[in-house]
Amino acid sequence: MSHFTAVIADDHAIVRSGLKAALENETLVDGHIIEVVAEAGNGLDAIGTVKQHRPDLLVLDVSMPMAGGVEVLVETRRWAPDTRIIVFTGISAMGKVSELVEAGVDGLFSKAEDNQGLYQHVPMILQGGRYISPFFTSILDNAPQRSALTDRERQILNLIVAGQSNKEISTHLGISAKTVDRHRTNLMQKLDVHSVAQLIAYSLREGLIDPAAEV
Amino acid sequence: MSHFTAVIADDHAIVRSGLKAALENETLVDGHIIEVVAEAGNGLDAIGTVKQHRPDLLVLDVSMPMAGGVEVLVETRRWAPDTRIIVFTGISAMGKVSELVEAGVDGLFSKAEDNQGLYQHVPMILQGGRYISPFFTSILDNAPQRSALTDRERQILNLIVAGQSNKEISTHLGISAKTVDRHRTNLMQKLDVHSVAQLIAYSLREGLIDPAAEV
DNA sequence: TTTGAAATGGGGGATTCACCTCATTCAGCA
DNA sequence: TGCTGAATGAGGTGAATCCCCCATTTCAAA
Repeated sequence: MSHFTAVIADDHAIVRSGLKAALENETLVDGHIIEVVAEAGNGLDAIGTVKQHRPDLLVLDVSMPMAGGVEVLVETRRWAPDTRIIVFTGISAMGKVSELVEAGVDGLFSKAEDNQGLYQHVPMILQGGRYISPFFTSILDNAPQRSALTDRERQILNLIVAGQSNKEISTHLGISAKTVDRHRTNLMQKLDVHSVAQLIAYSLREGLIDPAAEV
Repeated sequence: MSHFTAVIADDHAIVRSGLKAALENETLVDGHIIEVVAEAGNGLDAIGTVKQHRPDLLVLDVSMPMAGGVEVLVETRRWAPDTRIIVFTGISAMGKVSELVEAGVDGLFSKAEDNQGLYQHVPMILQGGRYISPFFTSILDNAPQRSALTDRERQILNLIVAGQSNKEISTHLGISAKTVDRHRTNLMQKLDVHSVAQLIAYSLREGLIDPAAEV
């Protein structure tokens, strides 16, 4: 029987309280005790809180104000390499799944899933294991090529979603409008869409781009 | 001291458990007791569950699969007129706020808010009161004209976001492509955007349209 | 009854998009 | 050392957008 500390980061207070209750529930197998020592409502707070508390466990949401889940994950790995990191996300960030796995997330759960998953797998994760919910494994298998966007393509996708025309993007990046056009064509081929509308809708729905990104 | 029944509808299990815990917490003022008799993970389930249980209180999320919060609200009003309805929503559905108020929601809370609001205002709502979080009142005051879209405009906005061209929309609705073009122009004027990209991004971000709507 | 908003549709024109082909540069890699 | 992928950019074409102009009909509110 051991005692673990945890930090929860989510921009919704009601989700934080739900996660806290689920984690601190005494019915965890093996008699583990988890204490939530701090909560954070945005990405920057989350990073600061992790640096301060260096918890055993960090529970993260992907989409948060100020800094996204991936950034918090990377920063946490730098400042608290022993902290186990699990991510809780909704369908709004499917495009981030492969990114999270590559960044070395220790656990990946869906918000739609039953809390049962937490009770079963968190102790194993705390002991060094890694768990990806079946909810996401199909995404990792089925669509590896879709998220294979280059940095430049992702950057231009952000500007397209921001509502900028090819000409505006070209002056913004200091390249020819024809090049932007080429990137746009490549993007639509890669993502298998046939109009700006579908491109934008798909990007926002799948969480492929960061709505608050600095471009 | 009275005993109330409640139904919770949200597509995220972790949110449901958080709400359930908050509602059933015994620290409610006036010694009220609330019992959560059922939960629903999508809009259709929510409607069925309400018809079956006719609870005193219905806690709703705006964005759910199968049927949105507004539809559930209207259906509930029809089948269980005495049920008090409170809506819990994130920033993703700001455009629905005025719609919810017009539909006669009894309580409106933000998911980002502290649970304190629940404890303070739910008993009052159960006794016939109505409460809109300050979080949303500014939206109602500042942007009344933006959401003043007509039914036809909203319908066409849905099809635009779905990626259909003017010609596709025209054949779909059995009207001229020129008329669709006119509606599109009106939409962009009303929403103060200058491209499809901005139109779509704005609509999705503000929750102005229903991503799962039947068109 | 008149006024106005909403929906319908046509003509026209400037601009932009979407998608071809073709070509160059440059970095990483077997 | 050649090869591949990424980024760059030109020329051209047909389609679609965006925004003016104009009009009619319907329907509800003043």
